[in-house]
Amino acid sequence: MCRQTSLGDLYGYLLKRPKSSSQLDQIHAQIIVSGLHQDNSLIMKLIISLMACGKQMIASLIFNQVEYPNVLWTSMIRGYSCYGHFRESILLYARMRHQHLCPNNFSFPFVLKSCAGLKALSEGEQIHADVVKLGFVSDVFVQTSVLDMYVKCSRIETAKQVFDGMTVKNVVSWTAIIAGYCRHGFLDMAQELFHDMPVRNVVTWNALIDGLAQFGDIERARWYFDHMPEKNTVSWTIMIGGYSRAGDVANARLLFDKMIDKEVVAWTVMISCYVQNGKPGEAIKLFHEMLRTNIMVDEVIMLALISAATQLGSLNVCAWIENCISECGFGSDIRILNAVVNMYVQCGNIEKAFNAFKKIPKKDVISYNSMITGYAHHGDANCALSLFSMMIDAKIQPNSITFTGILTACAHRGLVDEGRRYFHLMRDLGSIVPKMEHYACMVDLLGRAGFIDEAHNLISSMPIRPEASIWGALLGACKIHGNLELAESIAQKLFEIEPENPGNYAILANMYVERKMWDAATRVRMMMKRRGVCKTPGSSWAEVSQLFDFGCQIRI
DNA sequence: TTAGGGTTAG
Repeated sequence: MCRQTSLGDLYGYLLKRPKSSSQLDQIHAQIIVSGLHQDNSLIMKLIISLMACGKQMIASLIFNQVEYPNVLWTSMIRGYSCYGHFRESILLYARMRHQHLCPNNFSFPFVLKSCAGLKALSEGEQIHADVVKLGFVSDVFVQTSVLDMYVKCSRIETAKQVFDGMTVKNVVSWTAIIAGYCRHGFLDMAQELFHDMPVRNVVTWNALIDGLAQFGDIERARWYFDHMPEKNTVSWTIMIGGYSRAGDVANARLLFDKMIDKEVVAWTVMISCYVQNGKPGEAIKLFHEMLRTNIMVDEVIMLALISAATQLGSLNVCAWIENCISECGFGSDIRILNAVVNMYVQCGNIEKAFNAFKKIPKKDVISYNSMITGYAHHGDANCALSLFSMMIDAKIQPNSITFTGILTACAHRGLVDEGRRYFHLMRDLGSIVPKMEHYACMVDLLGRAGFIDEAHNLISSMPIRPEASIWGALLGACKIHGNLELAESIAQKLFEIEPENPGNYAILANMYVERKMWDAATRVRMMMKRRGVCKTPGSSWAEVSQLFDFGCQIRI
C-alpha cells in the first residue's frame, strides 16, 4: 500500500474484509498517517474487520483512542457479541450507560444476544428496563431480541408476556416464541401458535420440526417435514438428527442420501448418528466418503470422528485421526487435544495418552483430569498423584472430578493415608464439598483396608443421603473382613433400598455359608426367590459369579 | 431479531 492512499482506497480495502492481521495493521497505520483516526465511519469498518480476525484487544485500543466514539459504541458491542465475547459486550454496554450515553436500536439486539449467550438474566432484565425507559418498546427488532433473551434464559413465560405486549409482530417474533416453546418442550403451545400465525417462513417450520424431533415425536416431525412448502439444508439436517436420536439409523441414512447439497453439518450429524447408535466403523467409512468431496473438515466433525475412534478402540484408526488433526491444523484446539487424550485412555493405551497429553501446549483442568483419571483406572496411582502435583505447580485449580480421579487411584492401590490426606485436601485446597462419588471411593478404600468403623463413621457423617452403592461398598468390606454383625444390618438396609439387586443377597448368603449357617443362608435364598431377584436381567459379571457361588440358577 | 452439528474429566 502506498503512503498516499486515499480515503476511498481505505474504505475499499476494509470493505473487502481482509483476513490477514498484517494487512489490517497496514491499513491502521495508513489511517493514522492520513490523519483519519477520528473518522468514525472508517474506524467502525476497521474495528469490525479486526474483530473478525480475533484482534479484539487492538479493536478496543483503537476504540478507546477515538475522541467522540458515538456510533462506535454499537460497533464494539456488536463486534464483541458476534465473535463470542459476550462478557465484554455487556461490560461495554454498562460503560456506555455509566457515561449516560444512549444506546440506539442496533445496540440492543447485540447486547441482548450476549446476555442470552451467557444466560445472564439479571443483566438482560436491566437492559430490558432500558428498552422500556428509553422508548424502544415499539421497535420490533429490539422487542424480539428481548423476547429471545428471555427464551434463552429459560424464562418462557416472561418471553410470552413480551410477545403478547408487542404492538407490531413479524415472522421472526412469532418464530422466536415458537422456538422458545419448542426448546422447553411445550409442543402443544408451539403448534397452536404455529397454526395461528399469519405468515410462516422456513425457519418457523424448521423450529417446530426440530422441537418435535427433539422431544421424540418423530412421526409428527416427519409429517411437517413432508408438508412444508420449501425445505433447506437445515430442514434436512434437523430431520436426520431426529431419526438419529430416535435410534433409526436406516431412515437417517435414507434422508442423508437423498439430500442434494450436503454441507459439513449434515455430514457431522450423520457421522454422529453412527457413533451414537454404536456403529463407529460406519462413521469412519462415511468420513472417508466425505473426504472425497470438497467439503472442508472443521473442528466439530473432527470431534465427532474422535468419538468414533474412541468407541472403535483401534489404535490404527487413532493414529490416522491424529494425522488428520495435524494435517487440518487443529493442533492448537484444546477441545480436540483433550479428546485425543481421552481417546487413547479409553483405548487402554496410557503411554500414547500421555504422549498426547504432553503435546498440549496450554493444558487446562480437563487435560489434567483426563490423564489423572486415565492413570487411576489403569491402576497407576503414582503417576496419577505426581500429575496432580504438576497440576498444582502449573496453577491449574483442581475440581471435584480431579479428586474423584485421585481418590479412585488411591482406592485401586489401597493407599489409605494418601486417600485420607487428599479427601481432606479437597476442602482445604479447592473448597470442594465432597460428593457421593468421593464418599464412595473413601468407603471402598477404608473398608477394603479393614478400617470398617472409620468407613461406617464416614457414612454416618455424610450430609447427603448415601446411595446404595456406598452401603454396597461397606457390605463388600464386611465380607472381606468377616464382619457378619455389621453385614447383616447393612444388608437389611440394602434389601430395602434396592431389593432388586441380587449381589447384596448373594454376599450375605455367602457369608452365612462360609460359617455353615445353612438356615440363615436358606432364608436369604428364599427371600431372593420370593422377590424374583434371580431372574433380574442385567446383573454385572461380579454379581453373576457370586450367584453361581451361591448355587443359584440364573438365566443369561 | 428466529432454525441445524461435536466433545472432554465421573
